[in-house]
Amino acid sequence: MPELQLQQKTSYELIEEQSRLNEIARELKSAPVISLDVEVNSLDPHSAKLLLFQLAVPDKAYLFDARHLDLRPFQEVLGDEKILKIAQNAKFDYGMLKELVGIEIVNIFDTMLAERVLTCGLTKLGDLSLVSLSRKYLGLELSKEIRKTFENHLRDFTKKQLDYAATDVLVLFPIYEVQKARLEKERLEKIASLEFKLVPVVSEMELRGFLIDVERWRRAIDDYRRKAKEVDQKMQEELRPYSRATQKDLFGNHANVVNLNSPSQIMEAFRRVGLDLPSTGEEILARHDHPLAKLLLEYREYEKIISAFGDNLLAKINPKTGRIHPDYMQIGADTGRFACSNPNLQQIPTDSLFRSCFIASPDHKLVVADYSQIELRIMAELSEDPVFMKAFREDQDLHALTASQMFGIPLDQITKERRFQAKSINFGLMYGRGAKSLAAQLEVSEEESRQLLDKYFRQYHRVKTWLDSVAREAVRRGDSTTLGGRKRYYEKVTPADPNYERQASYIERQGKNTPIQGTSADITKMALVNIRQRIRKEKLDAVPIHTVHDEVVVEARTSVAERTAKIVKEEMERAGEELLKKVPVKVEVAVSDVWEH
DNA sequence: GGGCCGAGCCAC
DNA sequence: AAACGTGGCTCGGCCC
Repeated sequence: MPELQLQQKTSYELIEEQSRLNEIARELKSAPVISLDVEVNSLDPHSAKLLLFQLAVPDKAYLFDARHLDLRPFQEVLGDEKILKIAQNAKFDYGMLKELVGIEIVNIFDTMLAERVLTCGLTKLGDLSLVSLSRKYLGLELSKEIRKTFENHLRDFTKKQLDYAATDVLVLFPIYEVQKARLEKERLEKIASLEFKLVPVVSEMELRGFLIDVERWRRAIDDYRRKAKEVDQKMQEELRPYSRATQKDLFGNHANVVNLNSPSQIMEAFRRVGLDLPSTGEEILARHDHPLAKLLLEYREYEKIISAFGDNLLAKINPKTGRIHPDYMQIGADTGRFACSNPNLQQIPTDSLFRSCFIASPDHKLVVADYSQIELRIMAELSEDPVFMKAFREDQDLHALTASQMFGIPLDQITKERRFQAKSINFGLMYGRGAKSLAAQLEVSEEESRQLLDKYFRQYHRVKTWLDSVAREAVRRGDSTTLGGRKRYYEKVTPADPNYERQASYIERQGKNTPIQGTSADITKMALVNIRQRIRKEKLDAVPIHTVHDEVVVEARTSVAERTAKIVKEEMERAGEELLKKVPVKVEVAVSDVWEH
């Protein structure tokens, strides 16, 4: 079989004439399935040049010299809902074709996403490359060396380059065939289909990017820089008497005694002062009522923001667009959640000092919408706990209600502390949290913490049985499932394994959390797909530009912002109600000039 | 000078 | 330091 593929891969045609391109564009309209790929001289669609565009049917590849040809005739084929388009990491090709040609692909099968869906939890991201997939499914060793040579775009393409380009599209067919069968066998077609429909949303999210108020951001960071410096100097002075190092620099300034960013140096310096710590983590420092511990915590708070978000964020502004264009990894987490990087806009501090620096384009507004307590609602739905379900149906303050029922106190007499304890349990349970760790957070004894959990489970009996059941099943079956039909697989563990207890309890915690977190991801993804569809149907000037797990940010022209907000709310709730039948879904939406709720 | 890792910490 | 799920980023510190 691999030999046969090798034979087939060399069947290609290089097209340099527009008339021939037009002819093929007409012919391909009757093809049920095609594969596609692009070769470009840059990964940034805003500055890249399209060099080669590849299309294929199972036995032949067409290589179009994109430097000299008008690819727009392919709009009809690529935009045809009846023709399936196979691509590896389709987000990339979609973005390039949209930005550089103005073509939008519909009906996508992405071999990379398919593989991620099929092996979720078992594979590393590197295993998703076309090289890995070809090896796994075809026993074929691809070489990616040639790709780099596409940078020189003035010369004729070499035979090696053309072979490479043809192979890249031809291998997609046999890979697709096997993946398709496996998706059906594992009942993963539905979730894979959702992921495929999400590709254009994610690609457009990256293309559009987010506008930053640079001056405002600089002021916020400078403010933190000043504060950090003050604390740093204070600490150096406090620690200097205990240090042997007393050097001064050329200007007579004292050298720093300790690098506050180095945990090992901190540990050593603190020990000399008589502050002997097992670690310099936040928890430990907070527990010690020592002025130096307090100062260090303050320093870390400032330093973290400065280093992680300061100039580095501004450095990510694209010179061509003046905006931030992060990379969204569509199935970044094994639960199905997105991941975001370069920069990770999913970890911008919630403080409005920072979020308000993310702004709408001129003449635009931001529609910011998020689900209210979606994960707890999912836990209520999945566990079918009657008390939990009733609380959501009556739109009650769930944490206060939990406290009221646990402690037998009327709702209006719940103290902040009681509510906090109840809230900690509500959230903690979704992570598989135990009595010991709960005791640490609540600063009570392990025995008291155990009693709190007992009280909780007496009220929410079904929550306990559900959690125990999914935990057990995760270990026994080796997978977890979400309401959207997503699966997460776990490495097999056996009682014979010396680490069995530790591994099994880890899988148990993941088994409790994955159906909840994963279903939340399913819902947000369904919403994003439907929001885009509605926006296009009504021809609104609006586009999703960001998502943070249970939150969606859409940039809309001011004139249609209110209408967009209505659609976003409707579609998010509809997506939620598609999967949650026993519990209502609540979405809060705001229209604003900046990223805030 | 680059790659890797753990510590620490931001988000949900 | 470990304790409760999912990520990414920066740093120091180590390696080659």
